Amino acid sequence: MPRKKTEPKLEANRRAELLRAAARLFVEKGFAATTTRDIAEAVGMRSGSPFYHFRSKQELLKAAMIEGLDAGNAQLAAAIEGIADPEQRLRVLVRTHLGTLLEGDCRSPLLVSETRALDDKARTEIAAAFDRYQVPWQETLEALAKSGKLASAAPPVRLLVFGMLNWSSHWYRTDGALTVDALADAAVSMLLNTAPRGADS
Amino acid sequence: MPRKKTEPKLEANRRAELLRAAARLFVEKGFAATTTRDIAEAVGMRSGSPFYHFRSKQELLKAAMIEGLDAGNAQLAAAIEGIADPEQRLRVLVRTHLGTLLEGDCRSPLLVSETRALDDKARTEIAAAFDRYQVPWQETLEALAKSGKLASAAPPVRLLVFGMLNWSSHWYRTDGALTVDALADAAVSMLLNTAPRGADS
DNA sequence: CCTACCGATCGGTAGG
DNA sequence: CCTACCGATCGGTAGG
Repeated sequence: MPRKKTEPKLEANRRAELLRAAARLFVEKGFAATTTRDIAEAVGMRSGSPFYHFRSKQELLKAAMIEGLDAGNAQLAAAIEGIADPEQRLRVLVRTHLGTLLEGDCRSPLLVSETRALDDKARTEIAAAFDRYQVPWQETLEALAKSGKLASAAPPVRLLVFGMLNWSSHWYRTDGALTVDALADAAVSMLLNTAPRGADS
Repeated sequence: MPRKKTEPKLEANRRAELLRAAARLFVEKGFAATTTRDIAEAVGMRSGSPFYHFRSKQELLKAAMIEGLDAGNAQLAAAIEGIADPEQRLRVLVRTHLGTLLEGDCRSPLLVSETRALDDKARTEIAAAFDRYQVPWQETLEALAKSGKLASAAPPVRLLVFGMLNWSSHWYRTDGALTVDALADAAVSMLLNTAPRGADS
């Protein structure tokens, strides 16, 4: 019995390829400046073909964001698994998050600003994915506040922390002198207001 | 002697109006998603008329960014004039900057991400305007580090601070419970790792 | 600064 | 998933 012409597994792969290409291009050029033709070309398709997998360009953004955030969330969970000390947990969260932002190829958390192109329903679903992503952060910040290493873990603190980290995508250069490790260290030091680790070696 | 039909002063006003409208729309909808027709309509012009004042849409973004940043810079200078204590200076810088971002109608610092639509020459000029804007910040951070209130004033610290503040434009709601004053306070407290001011009243 | 317009591009679709 | 295509929109310009 010969193989069927279209294997279901391949179709799922094509979908995932489209999502990765879309996420990367949306981050690089922005949602509005990225054409569906750009995305098609990035995965070797013709201009109309992405619409076989996704109903619209918006749908592509929505799926890229939600699936990217949940994947990042799984990475966070795996990274802090078994780490009890809150300061160490924070270090790992920060380093993992910066890795996703600066070294990954999906970088979904950076697409928040592009959700303005979506309707309310999509934005609500994306907000829920963001909420899930923030859970381990809030827990860690509260533990640090309880142990006195952080002055406050009130709601704006978490958001300020994300800002501090996410904004680095606007200025960080992979080819510069500052490594991602050193940046993670600088961020944690700023938060806890302690000397950066490199300072005493 | 009757008035001339076109007064030179009015023409400069129209240019300024276009810049303000462009900056606001670019922040709200993004550069690519904002049409020159949107901008024209916002100031009561017809679709082709903005091109009487600016050569291209890119030119409009460039001018909005540079003039906006320099105006913001002048505001910062005026606000910290005569304040000697570095902690107080930081408080004023943060509050003034957040005012520009969240309460102003130009909000130019938020347009960094849109400069990807410009050519290298324009980006270089905008980078210079950003450098000017950052001078008072770096001086203040260094003074704080010298007095021991801040663990480090190394270059990434300033950038992390800007990230912390600028990112708030993605989540801050003018109609929420958190005032800009309280947000400024939370940010300064996080930086110095001291209890927020509201905590002891 | 307006009128009238152009060429190019874009998201999306029909039909296979 | 491709071919062929459409309607709409957009940045920009000529001429006044």
